[in-house]
Amino acid sequence: MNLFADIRSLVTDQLNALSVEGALPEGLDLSNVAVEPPRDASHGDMATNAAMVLAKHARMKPRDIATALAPKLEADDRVASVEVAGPGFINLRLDSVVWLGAVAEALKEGAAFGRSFIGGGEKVNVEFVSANPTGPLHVGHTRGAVFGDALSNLLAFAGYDVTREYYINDGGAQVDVLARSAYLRYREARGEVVEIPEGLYPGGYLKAVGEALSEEYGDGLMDAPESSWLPDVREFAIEEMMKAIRADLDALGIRMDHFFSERSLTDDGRIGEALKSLDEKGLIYVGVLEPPKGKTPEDWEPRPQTLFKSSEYGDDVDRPLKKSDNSWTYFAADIAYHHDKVERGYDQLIDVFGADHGGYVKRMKASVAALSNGKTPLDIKLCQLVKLFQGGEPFKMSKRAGQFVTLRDVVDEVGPDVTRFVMLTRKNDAPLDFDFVKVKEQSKDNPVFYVQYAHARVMSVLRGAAAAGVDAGDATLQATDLSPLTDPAELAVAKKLAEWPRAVEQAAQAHEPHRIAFYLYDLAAEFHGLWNKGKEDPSLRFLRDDDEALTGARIALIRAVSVVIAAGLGILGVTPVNEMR
RNA sequence: GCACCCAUAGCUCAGCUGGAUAGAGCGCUGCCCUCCGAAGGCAGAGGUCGCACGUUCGAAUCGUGCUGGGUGCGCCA
Repeated sequence: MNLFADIRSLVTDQLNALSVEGALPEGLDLSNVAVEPPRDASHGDMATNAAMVLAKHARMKPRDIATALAPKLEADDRVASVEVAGPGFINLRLDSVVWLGAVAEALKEGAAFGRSFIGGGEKVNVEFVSANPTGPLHVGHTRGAVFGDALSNLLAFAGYDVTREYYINDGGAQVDVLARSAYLRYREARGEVVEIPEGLYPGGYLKAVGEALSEEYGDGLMDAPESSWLPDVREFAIEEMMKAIRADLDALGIRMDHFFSERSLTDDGRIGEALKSLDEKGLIYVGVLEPPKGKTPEDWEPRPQTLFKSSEYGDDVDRPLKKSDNSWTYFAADIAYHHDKVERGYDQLIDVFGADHGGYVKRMKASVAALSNGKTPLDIKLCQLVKLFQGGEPFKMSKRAGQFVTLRDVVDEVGPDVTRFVMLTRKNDAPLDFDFVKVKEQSKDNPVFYVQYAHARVMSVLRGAAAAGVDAGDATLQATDLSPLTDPAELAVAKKLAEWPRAVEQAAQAHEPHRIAFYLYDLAAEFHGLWNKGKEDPSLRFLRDDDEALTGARIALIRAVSVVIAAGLGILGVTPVNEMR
């Protein structure tokens, strides 16, 4: 249960009661009424803006509304005190029993604490990674992969029915290039000395494909003309690449629910189907596009093309669906793909793109709006670049030589947990610096370490309790009387724990998993603060041989901290550690 | 030329969809600790939220126009 939502219900109920009594007009719009933790803790535990939001429509002064509402809120058991402040804020202080209730709930529900039903079982499709099957995943893909997976976890935790999907770009010229490159490696594997010409993929990862082809076909392809081997080699190479990509994702703990093949669209004529539905809406025509201003391609010539009227749905210009050779553009296939997603009955679509696809957002949204008659919302999350550093120095890589830092390089170097956490410590639309040295540092300025350390410390205390003969089993902790927890630092931790369900809901609604990482950092900070107090003042230590009741309550509190950290890390896809090494 | 993203402390970044005196870490200054409850603690200084108008009870947050940086701009995917 989200405590903030509960108190908001209290506020809106009492506002309605005031309407019934005639103290407020009827039919007020309460949708903007918010209950939030105030920025300044001296303003209390929660604050509501109700009086100010309603003042205009009610034709009353904010402070008058606030003064009328305050006593009604104060009458509630959960509310310890109420004050009207500033322009009309109502500041609430809650009884500590309420906060300790959150601790008890966390202990009782364990990993399920904070689970929400705001998703209402809505079907959401999250498409991410979708890298071309022409090579292994590199760093750039890693961020999108981690982001998409964490977002999926988050939405699932918030009550959505999530499908993780990967769109395989196995159509178009690039996969022919892949096939030719693999074929050369095949010849190499048969003993020929080959040189990879310009325009083909030079990457050494194709050697394994060449060898596999050699094993599969023997000499069988050596004298065959390209037209006869190309389809088979293409198929073979794509399959090998996808195996490698799946393994890369697996190294990060990512499992897709569905891989969707672009080629399945062309093969089944489904592009035509999708475009037909747009044509029926009068959104397809043949026309001539203006050349792009400023940077006109040298070989530009005006040409009539089949176009989609994306400008009717907010795009800047209409977009071509067919190339000059009359084959479909990538965009046409992408329309068909999104048509398919809409037809599959999702309530909501999310695409995770790299920043270099920013120019694609408007036309994609336009096409989904047109295909679904505006019924299926599409959110596109752009992940900005990852800049690599090594101890503060930019990490250079040579693209010409076909060498780039792969996802696997990163995971092998720092491990999947660190990779995932660090990638999520920045919001998706901000660039991210990733320093191979700093992310492994065991110090306070490394958030990965800081959060993990909090979890490990709790576990260490639990081990210490067990060694001292104190029963710290979950069943015991659930039954523990928490009322001995009275120190402000302890209550601060309890309040932070009570914010968890709200943090989940807000992060889910905003599609921003990084908020979970920042929440965990804050929670860890509260916990470390409490720990440090025990260092200076031994009476605040968790384990007290002179006070069994207090010890039990404190163990319960910090156990709840570890429960929430583990749950939060679970959303981020990071394994909580029990001890630091 | 146009579109999208970004701009917050010296540095790296949060800022909860419009709330109160804008926060954290690093760095800096000053104390304390160096006891494995180790991989530090407490306090302090530090801000024209890029600039200018506008919207309203109220703007870092919304709108418009600039400035500066990134990305992209038919027949690549």
